[in-house]
Amino acid sequence: MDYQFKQIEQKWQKFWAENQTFKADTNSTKPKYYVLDMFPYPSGAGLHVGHPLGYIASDIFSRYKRLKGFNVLHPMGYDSFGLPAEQYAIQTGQHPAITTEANIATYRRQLDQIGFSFDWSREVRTSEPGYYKWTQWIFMQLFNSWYNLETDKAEDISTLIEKFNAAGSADVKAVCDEDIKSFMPSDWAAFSDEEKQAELLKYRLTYLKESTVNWCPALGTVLANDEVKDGFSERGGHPVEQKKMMQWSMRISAYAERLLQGLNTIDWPEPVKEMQRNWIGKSVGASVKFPISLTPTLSEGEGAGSYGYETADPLLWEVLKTNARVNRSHQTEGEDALWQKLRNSQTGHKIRRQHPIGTYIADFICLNKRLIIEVDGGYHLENQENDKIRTEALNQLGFNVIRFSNEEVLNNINMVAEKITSELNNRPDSAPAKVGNSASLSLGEGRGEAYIEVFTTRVDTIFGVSFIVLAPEHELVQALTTDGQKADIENYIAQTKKKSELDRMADTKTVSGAFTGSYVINPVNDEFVPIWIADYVLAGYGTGAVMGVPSGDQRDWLFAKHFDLPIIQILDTQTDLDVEANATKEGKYINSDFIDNLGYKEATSYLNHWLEREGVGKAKVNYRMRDAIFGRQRYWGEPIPVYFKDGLPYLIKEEELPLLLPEIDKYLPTESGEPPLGRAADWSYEDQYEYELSTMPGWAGSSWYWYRYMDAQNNCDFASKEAIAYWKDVDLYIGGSEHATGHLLYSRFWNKFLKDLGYVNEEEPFKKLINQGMIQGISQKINISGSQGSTSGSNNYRINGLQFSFGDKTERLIISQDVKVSEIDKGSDIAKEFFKTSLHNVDIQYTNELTNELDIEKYIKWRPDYENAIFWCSGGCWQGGVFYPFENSNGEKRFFTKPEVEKMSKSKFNVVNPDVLIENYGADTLRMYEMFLGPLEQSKPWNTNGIEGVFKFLRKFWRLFHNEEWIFHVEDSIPAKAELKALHKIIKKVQDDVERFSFNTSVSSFMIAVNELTDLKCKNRQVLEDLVVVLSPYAPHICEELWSLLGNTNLSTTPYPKFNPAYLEEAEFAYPVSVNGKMKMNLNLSLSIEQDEAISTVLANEQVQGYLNGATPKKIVFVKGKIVNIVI
RNA sequence: GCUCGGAUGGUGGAACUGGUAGACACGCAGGACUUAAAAUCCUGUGCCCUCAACAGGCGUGCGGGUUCGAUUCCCGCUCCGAGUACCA
Repeated sequence: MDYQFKQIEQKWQKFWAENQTFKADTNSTKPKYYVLDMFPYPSGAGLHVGHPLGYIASDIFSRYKRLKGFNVLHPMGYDSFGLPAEQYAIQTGQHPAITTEANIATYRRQLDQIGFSFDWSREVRTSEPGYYKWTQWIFMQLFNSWYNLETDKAEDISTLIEKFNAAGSADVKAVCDEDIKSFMPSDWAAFSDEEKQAELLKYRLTYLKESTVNWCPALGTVLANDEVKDGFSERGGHPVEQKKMMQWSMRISAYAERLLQGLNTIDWPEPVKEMQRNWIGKSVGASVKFPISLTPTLSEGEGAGSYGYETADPLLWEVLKTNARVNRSHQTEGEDALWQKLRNSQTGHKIRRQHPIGTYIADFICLNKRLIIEVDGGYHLENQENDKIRTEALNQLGFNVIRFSNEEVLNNINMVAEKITSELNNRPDSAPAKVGNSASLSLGEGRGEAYIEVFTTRVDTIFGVSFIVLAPEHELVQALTTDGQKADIENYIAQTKKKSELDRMADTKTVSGAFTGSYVINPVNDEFVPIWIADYVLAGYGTGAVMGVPSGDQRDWLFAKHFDLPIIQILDTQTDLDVEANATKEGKYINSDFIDNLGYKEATSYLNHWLEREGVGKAKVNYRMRDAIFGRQRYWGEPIPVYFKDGLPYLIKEEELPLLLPEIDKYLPTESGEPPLGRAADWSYEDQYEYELSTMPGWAGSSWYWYRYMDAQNNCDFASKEAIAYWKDVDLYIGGSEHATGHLLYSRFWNKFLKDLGYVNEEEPFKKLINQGMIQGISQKINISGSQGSTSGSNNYRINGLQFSFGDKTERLIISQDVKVSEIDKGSDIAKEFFKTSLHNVDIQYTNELTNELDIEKYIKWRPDYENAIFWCSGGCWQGGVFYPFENSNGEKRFFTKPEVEKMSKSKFNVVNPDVLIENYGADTLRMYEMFLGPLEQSKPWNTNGIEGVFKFLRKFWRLFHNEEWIFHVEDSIPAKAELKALHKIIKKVQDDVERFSFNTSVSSFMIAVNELTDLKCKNRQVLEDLVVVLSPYAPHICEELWSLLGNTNLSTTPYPKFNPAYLEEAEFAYPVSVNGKMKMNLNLSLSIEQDEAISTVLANEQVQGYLNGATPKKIVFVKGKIVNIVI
């Protein structure tokens, strides 16, 4: 019989199902191997040819491993909670469970007909109560845990309570909220239960927090960062806005470092690891506190005539600052000498030098004591007069002035210092409490001063700071804004808000910002630094404030240039600072006071210590990764097992799990805007407490599912201890790279957490990961523009002399690719509008794959709303069945689309369904063809060009076992040497290829082997039997059939044939002989001969002599078994 | 901008640690079988020169380098794809 794939495939699929051939042993002495596919979301569209690519690869690998003697776990299931089913429910009223069930049936049918060796007894569905019971259970464990930084792992909340009981909050080192309370054990004991719960919530690994979220009004839900693309929802493309909401969050940030370090221990594709590293975003630097130096909110009255705390006149700031800088670098000898006595609080008081006060610059000042110390040159009478005026002015500002002459200082420095010290000691503290409305400012510990904390990775550049920038949303902005700057700031904030609403992608090059009117003091040199706001600083990262160092950072440089702020060179290697910033770490520091002449490393470490000693900063590691929001205002997800009592969340009891998803009448938010669960009737805990109304996000169920497969039917645990101990982790995980920062990161997080609590044993869940490439589709595109009814009145315009008139009836215009703007009458606004539009896809079923011609009549039948539309393509326009060719076209009256390769997706109307191919060629052909397309990891557009070749190969293979009349026929002869050689070549090739996941190359090799054996007219049973085993992972159905025709059983666990290198050994080798590296000829030589003999044989050869043409070779290279190269 | 991939015939791709570039397949051309077509089989097929053969020249995105020898290693660029985006 000819190769009857349909019968064969049905027969064996039925056999496998009935015999549970691929059920993994729970009790096995064999080594385990766990092969996992990323389980699919069962969408209504069913599988397309892209989906099975990874499944086929993993199936080949699983079948291969079984032949190699492993106990293989290869399961499949469904990530069956999700948005599409819910959207469908909203539209049709059909319960998502019903839709999901139907979709799963389709998936199962499609998966079955490809012949996968899944152990279906372990199937999981995340939307089944038996499964999500355990998702909820894990949530409860997270709620009941906190992250102890001392042990560097998650612990039960009870250990935290013990610490509170024993020593209060003092020696707790935890990952927690920022607003935790400081308390003594006695305080803790005195707390009410509510207070305790409220405090504990700040430590729990899953917690409630008011956070700014990506709110999508159209979907009525919150989206994770990775679900938002360019301000629109990834699914559906609806606008997304920022909104503050009370949300459940997961403290994944506690695991940032472990998630980062773990990447070094796993065999994953570098790009995925890199993406996770970027996502975690570790930066090592320092946090620095810049004390705030102004009382901006001081009212007229309070501040009249004096600067309540300390400041320069803002208007004169720039002048003063420049002067101060100049003065400092041109200090008189006396000033310099005195500074050496006063600096670093040697007097017991903090003294600043060259400090702007009002409209003056004081030589030295102690702000606390309101004392100014001046050193006079004293040689001119005019100067003395000026000094007098100056003193009076400073007195008016509330400062006292003592003066010393240059001589006094130089001749008797100690006496001067003593005088100053005693003067300071005798003066009362002028309390910094005068910091006006400082209630809204957060107060620095112990110093009584407000400060702005910044994070920097270049603390070494701190002497180059010439401004501080806050995010416009920074909590201190209001308080810091002076009356004079209020309009500017408010204006700017309004502008920023508008900008984020519009297009955040927009220009990153335009410099913008506004000055608050306030200053901070740079702690390393006591200089005044103006505080600005700008939207390039993000509220969510670090402290929402940065120090601007224009000489070292291009963004800061642009900002400084734009607003005319100083650019201070800080390294001697920095050049061209008037052209651009120079971020070098080379060279020695200059203009940097106590780190002058140091190099980068020493300076950084010195500064870190200095800052810490001074109490104004310290070395710090910062992570970009934020805690993950864990809640959706949606119906079709896991209910969160929490109820509220007096506004505080409490877990339901463990034995009450699962908390079932209640029935509701409509899948929409309630009238009052609450999530759909708010509609559920009588849904409350113990009939009195409100349940949490949001459900878990899509990634909840997929963050631990690989453990459920280990023991899918277990009712007492998410998986038994024994199963977890045996299967440990996933040895091979195959899936798309689109999950790099979502699923793969969250899964690692939950895995580490479960390990901390002792439920699982491995630190990392997926040892080896492979990303299959995307199979792309070929879309057919046209341009669509003008929305329904958007054109009004009568418009006339021409296209290459063709006159068109559109009245009110014109609803839509469709323009194909390739029409140039110049071909349209430019006067028309409509024309301009058309070309603004984006490409739209037409369903590929209406186009001809080869010619790209669109069957426009059929297309319009499918989209009747386009009935009155005008279609344009490169050759002309089409409307109402008439084609108007352009004047300069070749007059061909056909409508062409523009083909484009992109992601295969239902929304792009370019999907190719595998069912058709299986119908025509069978599953074995599909399996082999998908592998034959190219390397697994590579993305490639789908085409069926080569599928015939693969099908022909299988027929040829089938034929090896049959005679001319298609009757099964093999011979029990002794295999010929050539036959064994062909066989062992493929035995080796396939095991090498499979181990390195190079499936495409082994398909080619199978073809070569079958071609060789066909040429040899091989009918040998022994050879063909082995060949069947080797091919069976790739084409299991045909192999099972032949295996049984050969009289055998249990193909799937037959040992893989043993490779014998002896069969490949050759006595001779046709050495390629090249002259100067260019291959000229082949020469047969025995493989046993060595260099000398080989060279003389080669030189004796007539043909070689011909190439030499009488010349004497300079050198002859001989590599045994490889090559002969003659150098002339 | 940054990070990571990639670029080989008409097409998909092969060449694993530097050693015969283009395996295998598609497509195309010619032939056999057939009344004809499909299917099947055979032959050829990187480009250039040549009627053809022999022989030769050029060839792995571009320009250099290392080497007896480079698709492979190094330096510098171009283009394409993916991810990320003011991350301090």
